[in-house]
Amino acid sequence: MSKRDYELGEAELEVLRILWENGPLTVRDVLARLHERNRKVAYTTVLTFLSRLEQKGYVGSDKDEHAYRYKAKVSRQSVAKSRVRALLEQLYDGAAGPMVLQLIENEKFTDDEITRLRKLIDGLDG
Amino acid sequence: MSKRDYELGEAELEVLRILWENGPLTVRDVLARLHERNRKVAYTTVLTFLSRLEQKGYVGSDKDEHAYRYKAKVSRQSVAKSRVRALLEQLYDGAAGPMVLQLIENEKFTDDEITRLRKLIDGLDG
DNA sequence: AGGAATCTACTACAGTTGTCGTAGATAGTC
DNA sequence: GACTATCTACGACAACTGTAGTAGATTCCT
Repeated sequence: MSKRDYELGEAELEVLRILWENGPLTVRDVLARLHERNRKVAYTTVLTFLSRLEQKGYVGSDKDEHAYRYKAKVSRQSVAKSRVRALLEQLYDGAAGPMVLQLIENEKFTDDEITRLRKLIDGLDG
Repeated sequence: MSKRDYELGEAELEVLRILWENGPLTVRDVLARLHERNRKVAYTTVLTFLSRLEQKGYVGSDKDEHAYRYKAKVSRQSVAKSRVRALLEQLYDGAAGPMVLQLIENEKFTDDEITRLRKLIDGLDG
């Protein structure tokens, strides 16, 4: 188990997402955003999430006026990338091809995305 | 929280993968496969994993000769699909486009896969 | 039959995560 | 300055997960 690198729980990730979408926020701000999304949790619960995220290095905080203001220290992209990588290993034996194929078959895309996809693919070594 | 549907832990998923790759197996068989992969766990640990997977409905078992033989009851595809879906929601706001784009930019593909991708994309509504 | 090996059923325990409550420190109000 | 609203720090607790030991049942070997 040698420090199975601290993962992000679902609730923690949700909080992190809120920080990505809205700049640095206080505990109360995050609480408000969560309530908007019908996530009814207590103030101290949010505090716990933010504290743990900070301990894990995902967010940082600065004392601003009276309350601490938290902001993400890792980008959405980097988290997304490592998550996708893990999923790739766990369910596709690391082969990206099948995963993309599956995505294209099962999900919807806008015309715009399709155009960009085409361009990207035409740029590949194939 | 009304049964936050039981997820699969990493270790459990690894066992499930072994069942997907090799047919129905006994506890001892699974243990052997795990050891081959340098996953040193005890016999009873594997038993626990299989029992929990069964409780969660992911595998089924039949008494074969002396020992139970376990086999997956859900396909790799279905698990993969729901996992991808979750990831999509959690990190890409449900937008498959960006996720595919990211995959194409960061991962490697074989020529074959690229050809198939092109075909698939040309078949899209774009 | 008697002992050894194997299997399954239970129980246990620590670490992570989701959720809070309480209490002490701060700040704002009248 | 006293009262009230906020904040943060700690501690707690249950569920889930990874990991394993023990005990009782079953099977096998000689």
